[in-house]
Amino acid sequence: MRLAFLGTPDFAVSALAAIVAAGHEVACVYSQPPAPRGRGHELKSSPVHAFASSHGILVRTPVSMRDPSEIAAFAALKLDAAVVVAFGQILPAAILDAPRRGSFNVHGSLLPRWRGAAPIQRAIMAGDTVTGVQVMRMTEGLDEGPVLATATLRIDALETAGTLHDRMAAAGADLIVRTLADIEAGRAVETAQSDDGVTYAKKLRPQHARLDWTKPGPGLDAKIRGMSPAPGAWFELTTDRGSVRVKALLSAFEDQTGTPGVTLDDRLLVATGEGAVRLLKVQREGRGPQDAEAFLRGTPVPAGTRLS
RNA sequence: CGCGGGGUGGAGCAGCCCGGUAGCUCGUCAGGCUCAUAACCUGAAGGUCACAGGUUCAAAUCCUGUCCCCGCAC
Repeated sequence: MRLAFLGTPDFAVSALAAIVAAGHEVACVYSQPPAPRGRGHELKSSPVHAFASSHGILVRTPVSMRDPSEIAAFAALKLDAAVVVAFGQILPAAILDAPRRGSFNVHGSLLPRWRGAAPIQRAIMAGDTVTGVQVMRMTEGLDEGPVLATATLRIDALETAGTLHDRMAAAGADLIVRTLADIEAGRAVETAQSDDGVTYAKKLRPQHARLDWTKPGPGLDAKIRGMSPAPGAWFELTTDRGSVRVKALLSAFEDQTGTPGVTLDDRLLVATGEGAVRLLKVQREGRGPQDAEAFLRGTPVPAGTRLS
């Protein structure tokens, strides 16, 4: 089919790559415009932009898809369908309905649970044990369209947003290719979303990433894993050499009690408001991520240390 | 030119301010001890201290430039 692909981050690259590999004609890729980002404020193209460029695909980066001239240009592409994966802009009906067969989205949850921006992280943070990736037809509402295909994924006890993201990107890429084939063959079935069980996955705010050890352990464990590797739930550790900010990247709940925020052994078992959390992977500011074992070798944290 | 931290044997760190002997916790190898152990003891190998210049009798340490990694902010 003749397609347009709209996407921005890493997550979307897998889907684009799979679509290209499946032999579809990608007439144009849309992505968020390069902006001064990150350290040093260097101008960086989005991952999707970079991938498309390196594969010789036309890339457009309009500031707004609502611009009448963009809508006209989009319509002029004479598309069979559009695929949207984590694009980062709300699309008007004039865009969604322009392709002959409509526009389709790859979403990282079992809808209608976790509609919105951060479904992968929110599912883990909420302690969900099952999630999935779905392809839906896009409508004007936020992730409200009928679902065409589903792949379910288990969330295990040591899952992080990072590992789930990767598994989901792979599953989503596979799913969109199969669904496009179904659409092309006219055998795709659309099922309306349920009105029950609607939740919204609000974007993560870095200012909420600090750990509060007085909260219950299971929730802290889920928060640590749901925010790993980014933005990274963190706490402060005071050592002989001063105070450092430390991100917790992987953890496990343990049924032990003590004063919240105080370590129960010398291997980063931290007491919480309810139970305890063992930190398994950690990242000190200025350094890379490391296993607790490696971290402790250079920065010993004896039992009884108070974390904040 | 947004702010800041870091690059030291295989891993993780200290030493740098106040130049002059390569340190610590592990790992590896060899040997010992033990019924036994992520136990303990002894010994060994392994380093152009990111790179390039400069200052100096002498630079991991001071000065200048370059590359790479990371935290914050965005």
